[in-house]
Amino acid sequence: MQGQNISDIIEEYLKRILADTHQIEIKRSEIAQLFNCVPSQINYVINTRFTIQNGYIVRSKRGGGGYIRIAKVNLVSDADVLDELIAVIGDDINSAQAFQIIQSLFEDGVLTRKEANLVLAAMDQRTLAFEDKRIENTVRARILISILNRLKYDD
Amino acid sequence: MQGQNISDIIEEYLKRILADTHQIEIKRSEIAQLFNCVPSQINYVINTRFTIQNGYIVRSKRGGGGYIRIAKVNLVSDADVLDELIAVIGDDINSAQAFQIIQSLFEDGVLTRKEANLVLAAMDQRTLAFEDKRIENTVRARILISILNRLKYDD
DNA sequence: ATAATAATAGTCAACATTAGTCAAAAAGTT
DNA sequence: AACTTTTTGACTAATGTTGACTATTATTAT
Repeated sequence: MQGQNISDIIEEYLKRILADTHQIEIKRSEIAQLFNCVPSQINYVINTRFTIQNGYIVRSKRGGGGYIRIAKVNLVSDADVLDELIAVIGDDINSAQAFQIIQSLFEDGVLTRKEANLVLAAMDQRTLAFEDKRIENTVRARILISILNRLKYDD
Repeated sequence: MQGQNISDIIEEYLKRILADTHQIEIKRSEIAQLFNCVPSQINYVINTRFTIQNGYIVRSKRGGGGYIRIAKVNLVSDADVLDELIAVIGDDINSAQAFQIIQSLFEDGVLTRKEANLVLAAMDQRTLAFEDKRIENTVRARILISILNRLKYDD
């Protein structure tokens, strides 16, 4: 019952395919035409919904026969991906990005739903609301990295 | 029977729908138009009448296709106990006290071992690492309260 | 080989479309 | 009168859409 905008619809379309195949290769202009939007909207969808935080790796090629390839990756089982993720987090991370990472961990089965919800509660915007936004994002990054480390070494 | 002000009427309208469906998704401007009030009045109604204390959680999205989603949640049986804990915590709590609370919740079976460890990782001294101890304890209190609030309902 | 041309995808900023915040004004209560 | 709650609207923030311009790669012509 959600998703009245084109971006959500394109996202859903791509993820439905990815549920089966783990990887897809598209032509930007074809997808744009299919959904009756400008080609750059495909970039917007990819940049907001198919990031490494979401558990996706995207590669593309321009020129004749160009393509955009989207692959679903498993976050914690793949050490390289995890390192990349930690690098992306760096010293600060906002609420939306943290949410995406936790959701990815849930989808990969690393966290149960309840575990994910508790972690999200700890990092929520309202929870960490500081005078200074930068401090909020810094603390969130520290919490998230602490959680990821905890998950690495397991109980 | 409530008073006749607009806020009460909007509240009643939304809660009547929620009695059937468990969750609704509205467009702020549409509801405002329906009741002939300014959009921000919808925020007022939500903030005063659809809080977690009342058993509701609210999520929203801005931009094209934006929405406000209100869900009725089932409060768990020990929700009032959690409320008491929240009252005791107040504005700040140190690391040791927080540990004791989490341990109690583990012993009572409210949290699994893994859940408890994740929560502790989020609130750990090294994780929060503030220069000012008072600020650290304030942040820890906010995190712990947020988690306790989350524990008041399932999924 | 090299240069020109065609065929792709990427970037960025302006504009559009929502919801959120905050504080003053108005209305209601005690 | 003093205090609380509700109403209002100007301003802010977040998200989505569009198109002109740029960058890269492949193909074709010289």
